[in-house]
Amino acid sequence: MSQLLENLNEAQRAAVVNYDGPSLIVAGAGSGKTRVLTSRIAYMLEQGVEPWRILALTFTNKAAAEMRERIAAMVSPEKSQRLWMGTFHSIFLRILRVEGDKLGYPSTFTIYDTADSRNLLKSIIREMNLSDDTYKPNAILARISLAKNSLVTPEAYQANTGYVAEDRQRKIPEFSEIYKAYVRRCKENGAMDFDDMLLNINILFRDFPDVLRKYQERFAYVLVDEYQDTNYAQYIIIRRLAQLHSRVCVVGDDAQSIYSFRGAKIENILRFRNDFPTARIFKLEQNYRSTQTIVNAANSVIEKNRNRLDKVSFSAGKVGEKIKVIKAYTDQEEASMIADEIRNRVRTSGADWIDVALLYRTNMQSRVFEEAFRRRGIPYRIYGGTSFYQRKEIKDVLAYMNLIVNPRNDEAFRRIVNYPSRGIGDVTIGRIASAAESAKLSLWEAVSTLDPEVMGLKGAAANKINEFTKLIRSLAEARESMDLYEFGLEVVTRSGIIGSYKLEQTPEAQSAVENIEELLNSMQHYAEQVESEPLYDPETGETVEGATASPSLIDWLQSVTLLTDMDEEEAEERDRVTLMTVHAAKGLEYRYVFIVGLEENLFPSLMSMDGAEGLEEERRLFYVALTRAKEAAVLSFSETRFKWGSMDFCKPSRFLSEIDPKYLDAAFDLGGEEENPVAARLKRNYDDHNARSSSNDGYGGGAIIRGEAARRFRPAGGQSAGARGGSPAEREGGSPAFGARRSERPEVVEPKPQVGAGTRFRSMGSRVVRQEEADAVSREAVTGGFFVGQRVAHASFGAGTVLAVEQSQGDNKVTVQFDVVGKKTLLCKYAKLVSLEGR
DNA sequence: CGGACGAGGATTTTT
DNA sequence: TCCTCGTCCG
Repeated sequence: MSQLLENLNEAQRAAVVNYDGPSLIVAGAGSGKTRVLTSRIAYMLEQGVEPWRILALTFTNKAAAEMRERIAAMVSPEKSQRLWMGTFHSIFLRILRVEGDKLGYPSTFTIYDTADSRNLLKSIIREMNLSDDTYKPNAILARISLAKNSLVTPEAYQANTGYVAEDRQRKIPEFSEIYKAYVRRCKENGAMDFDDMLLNINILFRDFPDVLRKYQERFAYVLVDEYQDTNYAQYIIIRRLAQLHSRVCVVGDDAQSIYSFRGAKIENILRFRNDFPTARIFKLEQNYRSTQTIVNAANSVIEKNRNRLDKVSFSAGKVGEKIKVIKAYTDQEEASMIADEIRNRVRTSGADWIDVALLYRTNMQSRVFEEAFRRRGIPYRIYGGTSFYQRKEIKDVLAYMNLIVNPRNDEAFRRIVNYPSRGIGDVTIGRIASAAESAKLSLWEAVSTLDPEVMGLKGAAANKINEFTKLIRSLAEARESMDLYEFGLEVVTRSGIIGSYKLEQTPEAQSAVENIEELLNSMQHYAEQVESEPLYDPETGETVEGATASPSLIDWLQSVTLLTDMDEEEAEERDRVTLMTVHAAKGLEYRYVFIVGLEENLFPSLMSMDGAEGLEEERRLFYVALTRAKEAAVLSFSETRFKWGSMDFCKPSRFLSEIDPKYLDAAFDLGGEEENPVAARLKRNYDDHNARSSSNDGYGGGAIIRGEAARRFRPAGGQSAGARGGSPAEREGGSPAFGARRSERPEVVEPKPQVGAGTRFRSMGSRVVRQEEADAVSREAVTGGFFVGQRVAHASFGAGTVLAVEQSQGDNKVTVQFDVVGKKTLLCKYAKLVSLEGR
């Protein structure tokens, strides 16, 4: 027997060995999913399957990299290297780079991230003379995204009377026009957004059967990880690719489907059998991660969901301790109690900080915990916030490079033409834009080919534009003659970006410079990596003799846009408590898990509660949270909570009472069916008070927010885009294995964007500052806070010296003489001072 | 063009 | 509450 099979249990082994037909591997939490998937691929390789015939799709770069590494160790790095393994986006990007010209895209097309898309959308809305009050860019973007994910093109959208009627009813009748304009502009700019990569692959496969055939033949085996998170577009791609051989293997856990707000459809995994009636189903039901208590408790909750695959999850491990439930009266107190609990636990169990994770439903909740940890000197790290590649300084540098690679990229042009400031104002840009439009050129093409006078530019404006043009041209030349890193250096210096930050002399500017340096390092790193690898012919997987790929700017740029902060490598593995959202915790495990804020309307979230589906997803989210714990879990809730400046009274989450009480250690009533009498009375008083004051001031208290948040797009009808044939990508018949069968069922594929969904931007470099802060403050806690004469730094005031420290009930006041801005008195609580001592 | 100031918005977010 | 964005001045 192959060594690969030795350490697998019966079910796992069956899932590994039977690779020659359609398979559904239902992998419960902690059941060794990754192990099975990697073993299966390794086993296939061992059995003589050529690596380039295997397509393995994941959702994160991290997952792909991890699998590749494991397979390299199991079989050989060479074979592992030649697998087509990566995220949906990176794999299909690779294909689109080759085939994109058939759809009218340059091979150097740019990828727009969410921020780019939103900016473009904003300008479209403005140009159409629509108010961005009614046409909220984020909401529009989300709706476009869901339309694309459902393979509904603008034309299909407009042809669909249901959608159009819905938009009229929603008072956004121009939506389809915006959608149309957005798609057109992206194409003119030679750009694709994230969703386009999936949509365009579908269009490609639909309109070019020979191309589809080529990839169907190449990918004799298709594997998909986290199948429960696939959306409609991804589902159709998989179906198409697998049509020829039907050797498709999907792995996932319906109980962990938590991304429906991004278009993921749990139905894909629930009904896999409908698409592939001959599929074998392998259930991995033994949980190797958690104690029996945790697994059973999690089961007792998830059982309340109706939309599930039939599966039992069990642990053969220790029974373990009961799940402790902590009640607090305020969110502040919750944070203190949890922080104490964490400290005690680490102390008594001999665990490290890194063994502890704190999970919450919303990022907002992290703040109080940060403060509590800081006060106690508990080191922590926060996941989330602005990812590295979203930072302003990074996006600016990338925009220079993007413009050089793709001269049609107007968004990049607009971003950098006057950054750093070179005196090119709106008027000038407006003139260029109108000249460009009438000449049917992109902004850069206009500027670099048209006579300035033709564009109505003279004098200073013409000179400045000329300077800019020369700059970009010479940078483009630099790219030809230099290696990647040198070119990068050239860009950041000649553009003046580094110079302008160096002038600023603030901590943020310093951090920006460091981030840019980091970016250049990553270019260097990338180049070295590419040069060290042999060149493979993707068609045959053969090594091209004596050749290595040359690191290209476009490849680097594209790989960079597909990275997220989850992919960031930990700079130093340090011993810290991890704080993150439950979503971010998926796939991770910790000895001790603390799930906080278990209150109605927070977890489960108010926003997802307008239907049974929403509640079920929240429940799955809770399931994910609980099953992250290996040894013990602690849950907490508070009876009151500050939300946006005012206090809210909260009921304990229904999930608490849904856990079978025999697994709980709670010294009080969890609410359950009845109301907590004290909280109820308090709430009545509070509501009365609010009602009175709001009728006076005419603002209606929190109702404005509630009303807004509660408003949702409703589906146009019961039918899906695919089923109704609204999508041009879906007109074909399909094989007997899928096709008709699929469309029978009324799917829920409506475009359902969330109001206000979108990327949150935290302040620039926030994470960097925060980490330093955490360190600094741990030290302080030991020395007992700030002291006179201490050198400190403030995010906006810069460096200074502490003149006085004043203690008044929890709020430490510090007077600081700042080197640049003078004397200020600050509340420690808000000022986020960083100690500069002892560095 | 940059700073100041006020309004408005604030789930989750693999790419 | 706290952050970001847009606008309005100097």
